Amino acid sequence: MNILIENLKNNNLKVTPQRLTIYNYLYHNHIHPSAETIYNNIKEQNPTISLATVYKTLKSLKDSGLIQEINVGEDSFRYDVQITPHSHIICTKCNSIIDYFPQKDFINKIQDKVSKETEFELDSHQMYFYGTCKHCSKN
Amino acid sequence: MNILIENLKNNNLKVTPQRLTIYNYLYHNHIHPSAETIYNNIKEQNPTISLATVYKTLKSLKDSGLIQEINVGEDSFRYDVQITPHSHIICTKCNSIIDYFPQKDFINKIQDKVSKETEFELDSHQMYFYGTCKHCSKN
DNA sequence: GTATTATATAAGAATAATTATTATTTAGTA
DNA sequence: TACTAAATAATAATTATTCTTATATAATAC
Repeated sequence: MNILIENLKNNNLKVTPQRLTIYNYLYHNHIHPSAETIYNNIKEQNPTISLATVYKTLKSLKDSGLIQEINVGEDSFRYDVQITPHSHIICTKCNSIIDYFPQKDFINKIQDKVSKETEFELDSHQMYFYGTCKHCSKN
Repeated sequence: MNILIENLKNNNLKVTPQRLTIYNYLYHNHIHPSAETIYNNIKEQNPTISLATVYKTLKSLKDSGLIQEINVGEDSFRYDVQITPHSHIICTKCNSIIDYFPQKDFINKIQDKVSKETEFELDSHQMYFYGTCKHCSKN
């Protein structure tokens, strides 16, 4: 069975065309789109969809842990189908966002250290790096 | 001279009562408040101030580098008078945010590594850790 | 100390992102 | 195939933030 359908079912989410379209879009476009961007890109193939449905669907997917919401400092959220722990590198020129997967033990070491020093029970983190991507550096 | 006034003057910001009130509030309350929180806490001593002025003042202070805007994943920004590079630890129970200052060479090492592997010219980063604070763990 | 000028403020309107409401439709199950 | 709970569409409402404009004020020159 399609992995997307399987994931939805495993999380007790009904498999609707809208949901599948949005999830599928995220699955194949790792550009960390905003709700607006997703809406603009899927409405051609799904002309009756509303932006509210996009938001609602993203919330469902997020609550089930199938996607994550990230917040790089813009005025809107971005969405990422990638849910294994990783960092985001943001180009402040073209606003593109790429994934970066640090070594696991590297992250654990940091988290343990912070946890010990702050007496927090830590369970997740977000790491954002800001700069200029290779392409923008050239121009 | 008062360090706050000095800082404003050094950045060509006129020293107005409203500005001083907001900057002073941040200077003495390291709770990483939102614009709304700041507004609510200063309007007693400054009853004619408007929320728009708070936003505008925060923008001026931020643009001058006197404060930083942080983004922990909520729907609004938080503000921090602390401008030396540091991380934020967020309690997901009580939403409190504390500062954490990692060792400088530690951060540099990460940033260099990421920069090399992603071919980005990096110039800043934000690191957020999420978990439960000591106080909330007890309850 | 006072006038000048550029900048800041106050008030409220405007905008943009997101959420809520409600009637209708539909997916999953019996 | 019918039933039921959940999802969708349309739109209204809400919230965070920015814009507009008239007025007020801080910094500077006189």
